[in-house]
Amino acid sequence: MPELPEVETVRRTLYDKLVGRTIARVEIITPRQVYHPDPDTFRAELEGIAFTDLKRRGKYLLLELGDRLTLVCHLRMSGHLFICDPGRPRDKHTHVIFHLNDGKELRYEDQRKFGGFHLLGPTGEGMPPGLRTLGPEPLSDDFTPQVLEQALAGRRSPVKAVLLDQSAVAGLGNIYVDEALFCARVHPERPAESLSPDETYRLHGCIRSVLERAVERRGTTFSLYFDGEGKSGDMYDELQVFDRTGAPCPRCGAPIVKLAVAQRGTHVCPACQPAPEGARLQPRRATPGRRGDSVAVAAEPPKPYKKKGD
DNA sequence: CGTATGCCCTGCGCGC
DNA sequence: TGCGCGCAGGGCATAC
Repeated sequence: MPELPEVETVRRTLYDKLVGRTIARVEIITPRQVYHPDPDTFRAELEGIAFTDLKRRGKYLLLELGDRLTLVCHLRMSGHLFICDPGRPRDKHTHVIFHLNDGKELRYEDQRKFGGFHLLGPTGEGMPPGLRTLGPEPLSDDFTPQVLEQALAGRRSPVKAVLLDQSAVAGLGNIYVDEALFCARVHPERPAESLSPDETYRLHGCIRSVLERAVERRGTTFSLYFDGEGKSGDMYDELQVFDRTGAPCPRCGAPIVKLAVAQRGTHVCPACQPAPEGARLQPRRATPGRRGDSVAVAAEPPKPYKKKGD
């Protein structure tokens, strides 16, 4: 599940391989992964245009072309955008192929077909609504403790739900929200507005440090993620709570517990992150089937599941 | 406006 | 061994 650090890693690994290259031909295998405009216009606009820059906002990858086009790509749960040779066998989930003038291909694969493309002109028409309402970049100078305080103010929802809201803060997903809240010693079910100034300050610093470290480690390969060169990220083995149900808390040794908060699997240290008054304290019913949810033996650290064959 | 719910889609672990 | 069920999740539309 690509969040900010993974999308940033994809951006960095694609940059040198894309900027300056021209799209010779666009092959749309699954039309529904092109959300805007219609496939024929999409192809016609892009063919013959060169990549000029690669940017990122939150979890959106912004591929700039010529001097007036922006190709917006969102990977959602299982999207992959990567460079490869034309000879590479096509995966059954290959949906769009951009044939480049240097002989390489930029491919979009997506098992769950949740992600895809929006092509924007100078007016920004067709922009995904979430990009329009996106909150501050957590790693930018604009993101101050005051900005976080404002985002949490007046919101009675669990703080985890607010942090997952991309209009509050851009780029956080399930993994790094759990990690940031653990780092700040704040329970995810705490009403967002109930955080003290000190807790808000801590949470702000933790959001930044967790994301910075994850970018340094080139993201987390938990299930399906790999970067623009097909490589896995290294952050998994530094995760403190996410996917560590039953394993000892790195800070106090208490077993990590899995709960459901805002309909999301949520990992907490019950000792380090005190539950709010009146919170449902019983652990989330262990859902069968999710890889990694099995209670880990303390002596044995969880093993990352890495996609094979890249 | 803030909050809650269901949908999209598919691979996978589990129960039988 | 094989089959079917139901869960997982980010963003968005829709409803309150």
